Amino acid sequence: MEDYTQFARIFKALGDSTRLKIIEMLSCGTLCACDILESFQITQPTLSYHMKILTDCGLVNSYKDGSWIHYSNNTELLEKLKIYWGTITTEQDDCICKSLKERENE
Amino acid sequence: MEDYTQFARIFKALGDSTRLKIIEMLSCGTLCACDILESFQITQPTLSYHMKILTDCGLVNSYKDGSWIHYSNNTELLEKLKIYWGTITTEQDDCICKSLKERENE
DNA sequence: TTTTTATATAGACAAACATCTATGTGTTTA
DNA sequence: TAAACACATAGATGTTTGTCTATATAAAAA
Repeated sequence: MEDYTQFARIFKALGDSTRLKIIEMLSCGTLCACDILESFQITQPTLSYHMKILTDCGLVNSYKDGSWIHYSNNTELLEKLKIYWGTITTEQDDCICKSLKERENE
Repeated sequence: MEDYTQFARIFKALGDSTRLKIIEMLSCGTLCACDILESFQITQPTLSYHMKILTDCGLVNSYKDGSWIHYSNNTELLEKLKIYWGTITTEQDDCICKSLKERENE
């Protein structure tokens, strides 16, 4: 499973307090960029930059409605991430470092 | 709840494929730095740098045993993160953007 | 005690990041 | 059609990041 890069990219996207707050806000439902912008002390291009990062990694979906863009969390990916998180936070039998452990017993 | 910064810091720590892989490896149990190092194509100081980031944000615990340092995941924090993840991936009644939604209905 | 082993720290450096201002694009409203 | 609005893009800039080499520290082994 070579998903390191993909998941690392997602975590990196979440590793900025502005973007994390946006994900929290979107957990309540769809919002347009202008609504999100009001909650922050950043300029419109900066928000645009953050939204691009969030949509590019798949965390956030968007659809255009006239000149508005509506953003919402990609619940499917969030669920996938929850499952992944479960696998890396629980001891696994077929874990990556099994070989290391076996070597210890030699 | 002003945990944005703390959680963002944790996600940032996970937002690097090397560190994410380390967390995966540690999900199998305790490992020392030298064992971890063997799985990567990085130098020892670079690993030391990554381990510092992981321990500083609380994701990883360490204890010294002679000249070895043993690392393990901080399961308590991982669990806390799982709970936090649940709250931001589920629609909440008392969510941050409630005021925004109310304004929509005016 | 000298050498080796395990890890940390300092300093350098290129690449990536977060932010801004200025401007472009497309849509809606007057 | 002209003006206003919503958002994106370009370019600049200071900061942070991930990596390295060289060196320090501290413990273990010879």
